[in-house]
Amino acid sequence: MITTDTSVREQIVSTADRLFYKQGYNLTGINQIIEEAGVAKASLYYHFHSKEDLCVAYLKRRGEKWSAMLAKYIEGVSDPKEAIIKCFECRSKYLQQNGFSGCSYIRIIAEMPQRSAKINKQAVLNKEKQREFFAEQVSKLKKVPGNSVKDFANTIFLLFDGATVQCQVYRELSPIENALKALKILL
Amino acid sequence: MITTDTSVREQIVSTADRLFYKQGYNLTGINQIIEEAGVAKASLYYHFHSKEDLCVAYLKRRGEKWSAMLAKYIEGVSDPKEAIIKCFECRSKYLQQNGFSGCSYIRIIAEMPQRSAKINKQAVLNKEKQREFFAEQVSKLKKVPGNSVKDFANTIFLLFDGATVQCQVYRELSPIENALKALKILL
DNA sequence: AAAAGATCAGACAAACTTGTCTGACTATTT
DNA sequence: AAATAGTCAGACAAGTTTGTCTGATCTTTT
Repeated sequence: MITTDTSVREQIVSTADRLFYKQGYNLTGINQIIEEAGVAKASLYYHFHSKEDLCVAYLKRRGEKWSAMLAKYIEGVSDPKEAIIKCFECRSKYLQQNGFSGCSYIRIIAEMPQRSAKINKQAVLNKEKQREFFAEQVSKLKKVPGNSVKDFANTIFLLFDGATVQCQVYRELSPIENALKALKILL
Repeated sequence: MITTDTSVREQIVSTADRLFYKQGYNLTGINQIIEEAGVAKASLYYHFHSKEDLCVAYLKRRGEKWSAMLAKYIEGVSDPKEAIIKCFECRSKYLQQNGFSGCSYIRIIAEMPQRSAKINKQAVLNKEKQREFFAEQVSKLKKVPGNSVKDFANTIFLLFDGATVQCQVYRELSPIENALKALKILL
């Protein structure tokens, strides 16, 4: 049995997630969220103290969505080289499915230069998780190009973010293809 | 003799440039711009039909600023390898001087998912100019790593954008350092 | 049955948004 | 001297924003 709490809260977060990501944080009003979520304004402010808090929940949700998608995509893959490539391919699918809206953490920071501590923390946390994924895979490689594991993981991370934002700007997947080409030469 | 036209218009654009880049486009109101520029509202709308048009002028201005800074930075450098590295070093300086506000073109696109044609055009134009810079330098290299000139220029471009957005997110210059490390291995 | 928790619709406040318009004034050009 | 172009301060319109509050209603727990 689903308690009403979870259902209403969930409805709010999933609607905010969709709208913030599609329209941007600043261009999405509370009123639109409650309308499309089909909940009362008082309910939203019962669950979230402010729009800012809802934003943190949104970022968390985005991180979980991406992690789940990636985990499923590399399920059973033991070769680190393949896992890294698959991660980029997964990103390609993700961007395509989400209308080339880029990285939600980067975007929220681009939208709010006067970053609130809460939002900044969540965004950086999510980004670090991705860096750690690459570091873990690179540490499993037999031969690491260049100097160190850390450096090579950072290089991949740069290609990953570069490709993500360029896909957003150009609204096409070619930057991911470019990153894959670079990766295949490096690996 | 400076005509009043240039002076007022210039005052508007330079103030908009400063505020849009620092605070973000959506969080900067017309009223703040005219107040800080010291001009009347009617003057702003005399020179620019809308905030959107002012935004295009802002992007143009940003592009010119960056180009001028880069040109000065690589003045007299004939070695393409050195020019590429210097471009990244210049970016480091640029970000430091501008409070780690990232790339204005990427940011404006992050802020306005419903991209107006005018703004999108200017942003992509500016981005393409940067890609061409790398392509030109790479074409001058004696030995190009990987397959083609175009591919290698794109790889550098990915590292460049990746480093720029990561510097913005983390508010530090280490991503540029990481990109330089990667470059020195690749070149 | 009573208390506590969750939800509803919507009014309201106070502030802000872009853009228009008025009417006067100054500077430049013809 | 007359016409044109540029600038001024500020009121105004019509709409938006986040967040609060009211008061009723429903659900769950004690």
